[in-house]
Amino acid sequence: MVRRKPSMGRQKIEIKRIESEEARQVCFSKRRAGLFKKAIELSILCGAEIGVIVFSPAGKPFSFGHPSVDSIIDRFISGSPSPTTIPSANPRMPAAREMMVVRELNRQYTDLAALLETERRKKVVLEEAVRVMRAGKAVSWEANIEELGLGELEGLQKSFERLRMDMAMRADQLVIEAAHAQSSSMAAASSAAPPPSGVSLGFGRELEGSMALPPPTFFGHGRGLF
Amino acid sequence: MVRRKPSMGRQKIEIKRIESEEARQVCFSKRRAGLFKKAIELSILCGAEIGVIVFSPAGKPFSFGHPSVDSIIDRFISGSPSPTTIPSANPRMPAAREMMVVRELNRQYTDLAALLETERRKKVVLEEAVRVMRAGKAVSWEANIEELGLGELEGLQKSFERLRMDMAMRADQLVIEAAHAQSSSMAAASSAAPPPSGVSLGFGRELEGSMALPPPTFFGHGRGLF
DNA sequence: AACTATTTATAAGA
DNA sequence: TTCTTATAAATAGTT
Repeated sequence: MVRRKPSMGRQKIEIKRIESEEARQVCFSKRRAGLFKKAIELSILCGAEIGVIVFSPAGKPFSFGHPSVDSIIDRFISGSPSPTTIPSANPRMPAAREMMVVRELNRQYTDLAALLETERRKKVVLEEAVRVMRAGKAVSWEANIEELGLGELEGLQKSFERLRMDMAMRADQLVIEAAHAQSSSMAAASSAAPPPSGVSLGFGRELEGSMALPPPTFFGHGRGLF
Repeated sequence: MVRRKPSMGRQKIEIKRIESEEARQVCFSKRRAGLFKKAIELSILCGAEIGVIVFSPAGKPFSFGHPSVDSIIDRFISGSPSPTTIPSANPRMPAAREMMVVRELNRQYTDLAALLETERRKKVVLEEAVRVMRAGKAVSWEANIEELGLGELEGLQKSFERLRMDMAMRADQLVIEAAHAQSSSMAAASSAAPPPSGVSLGFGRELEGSMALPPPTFFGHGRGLF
């Protein structure tokens, strides 16, 4: 019985623009996640301050920052020689007050969205716990270990892992993309947390997609509000 | 000739601050290079605009940007100079746009808050279910899941890992295996010889030099907007 | 800085 | 988008 490879596995690729629009999008999602994860690990492992900003080919902004993107940008700008005043920036400057209001609202929104995501994750964990407990008709976990399916246990564990990552990420300013008109996706992440102490985290890959946020709308110049 | 392992190879590490100053520095250098490489690949493969700023634990700044860090920062903090404009708003009337943004944010905030409430309510039901099923109090479940702190969650997760291993070991009665089968089969001889003759693009360490910023100076003009 | 043994990240495919 | 699988890459611990 010749079991044929069910997959050709990862193939080597040349580092050049991916022509296929679809493939490019898929690759972008995966690598963006990978990049953020690496950034997070670096900041934790080495205590480095990092800021990463990515604009998808479609123009959606994604960012990650520890302690926060803003602080990183501030530090970078104030430390960089900038001969001319922001040249390519806005010719006009909207009332500072308005900007602050927008910013504040955006922050609240972001915090709420993050909270929601965490709550949802917790719910998933609870659901699985119920399922597992029923399966084992258990009263005591330890006494019924053998009756639990390996797969079930793993699933439960996986949920815990996600929850943990989620919580860990709240310690930073991880994050996401701004809203957009055509697509219905919008996501947000955490805001700075009181105890930015040593956290070990991974990366929540579905942070954005899994969030069936409120009705998609534009808030047009979504980017840059964080 | 039986070549004995000259190295224990890469070891798995926990993602937490590296205590050894030296090890931390080495790790920083390696991972910083890796992070920049990933960023470069992402920008090329997907045509994404990316900006990465890293401050070493010693405070030295490193950055990478495509097209440039400055342009990325600009784009990020100034909103969207992109073609995406609110169709229903007259771009010539900034004030109107700002107002719409505010209104939209308010609406989304409200929606989100409502959603959060709903989710919480559902969760409460699940919690109750768990509580009931747990008739004869089990291990650490008494703690309300949502009350768990990061540390506790981690401990819980470890328990699961141990639990899982126990199960795997007493496989006598259980049909195990499908779980993970990735660690054993990798003897596959590498196809031909992927000459380590360098990266396809040549992005590597040599970039390092150009990525490092010149000695920090300052100009504190903040970001002008916020 | 080099060198491996491993751990990770992913390209493909479903 | 998510999950799986096989393989390419990144990198921890050594020298």
